[in-house]
Amino acid sequence: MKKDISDKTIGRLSLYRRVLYELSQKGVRNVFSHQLASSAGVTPAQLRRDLMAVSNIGSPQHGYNVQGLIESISSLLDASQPQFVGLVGAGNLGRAIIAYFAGRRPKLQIIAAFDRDPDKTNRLIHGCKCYPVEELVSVIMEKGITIGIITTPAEEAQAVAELLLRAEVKGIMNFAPAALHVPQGVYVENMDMTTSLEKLAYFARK
Amino acid sequence: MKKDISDKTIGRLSLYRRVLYELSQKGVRNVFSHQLASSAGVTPAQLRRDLMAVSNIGSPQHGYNVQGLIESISSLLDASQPQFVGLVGAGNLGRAIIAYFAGRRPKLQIIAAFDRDPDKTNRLIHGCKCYPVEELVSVIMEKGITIGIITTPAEEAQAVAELLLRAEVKGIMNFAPAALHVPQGVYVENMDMTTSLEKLAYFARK
DNA sequence: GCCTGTGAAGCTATTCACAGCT
DNA sequence: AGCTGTGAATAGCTTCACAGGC
Repeated sequence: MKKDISDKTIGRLSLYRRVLYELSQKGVRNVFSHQLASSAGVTPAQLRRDLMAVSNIGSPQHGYNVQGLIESISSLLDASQPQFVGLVGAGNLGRAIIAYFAGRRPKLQIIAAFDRDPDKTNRLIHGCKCYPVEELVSVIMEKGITIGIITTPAEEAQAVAELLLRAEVKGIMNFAPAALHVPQGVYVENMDMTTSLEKLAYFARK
Repeated sequence: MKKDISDKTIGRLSLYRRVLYELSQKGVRNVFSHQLASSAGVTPAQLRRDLMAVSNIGSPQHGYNVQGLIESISSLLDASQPQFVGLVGAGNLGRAIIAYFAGRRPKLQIIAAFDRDPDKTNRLIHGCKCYPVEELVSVIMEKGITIGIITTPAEEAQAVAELLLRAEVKGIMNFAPAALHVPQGVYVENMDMTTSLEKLAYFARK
């Protein structure tokens, strides 16, 4: 694609877009970098730097056009084809995440869940079918799923990741408190609540 | 306390400790930096650099003593007194998080939940009492809670954060897709699943 | 020989500061 | 005057590479 945009910049662009949606719904048509930056919790310089990645043109008089900027960011962030997501581990957390994303973005949907426990499989979870984990590779490949979410206990995370890799998943969101070993080219986003809470505890008393 | 340790280092120390616990349970007594680093998914140089913060002494022949290192990291990360956590927003995600942390660390427990919905309040959620949000400030102050977790919808997140600040909470883990505005000295850890998933989608097709 | 601890180098990310535009 | 876009400066983080120890 374009000239490499950093991880962090992509994350913030997603954030800016969300703020822009809110502004747009309030009827705001134009916004200055300092306003948008403050809503997003970043510095104006950071915002302008990030926007260089989407090279939308702001004007010194009116700032940025809200709708135009949403479209520019979207054309970078959104795929032309929908991207499908599979979730492994339909425990409390897994089910909550399915519910969280259910019916949000049509371009980015969790369309299959997997679990080892036969009590959980072959049922619908917030509209999403849960398959036995033995069918993981075949279901993921058939449905064209490219993103996996792991919400299993830590002990199983690496084994599940390997199944996902065998099914040629390209990105993994990992909620298990375990470091995943994956080959280059597969992107892993760790959502480690245990570590985050410990960090928080440390800085909260600092 | 000591001479400032960075955010990222603290997070990795928590990770190393977890890996060390596993090694310890397998009966491993000593470990070299390259082994521990590989289990944690970092480079050996990074690991050694991070360990400078706890200034434990490794020996060239035996590497690090597993138990000793766990203790050194713990004396940095753990408070002498238990630290209590309150969670606001007892929906699917909130309840899953309560379950996730239930009965893990005695020093770091979620001891109160809050919700606006009277159907959810005054009940136990995985052993944790749920109070009406009107009682938030008083309950948090009485119980000495210093860390808040926000699992409300985005629209309510800032208002909830302000209640938590009024109750003198020092750290907030924010699951709501909204940028929180807090005064200096309060530490916020954003766990923004929407942004993370969009990042993942971007890099998965890169 | 092979490890640790660490100064120094290299790299990435953020912020500054200002030219250019209206 | 006040904004954007961006080169240059700064700060922060990671990796290199090697001295020192057994």
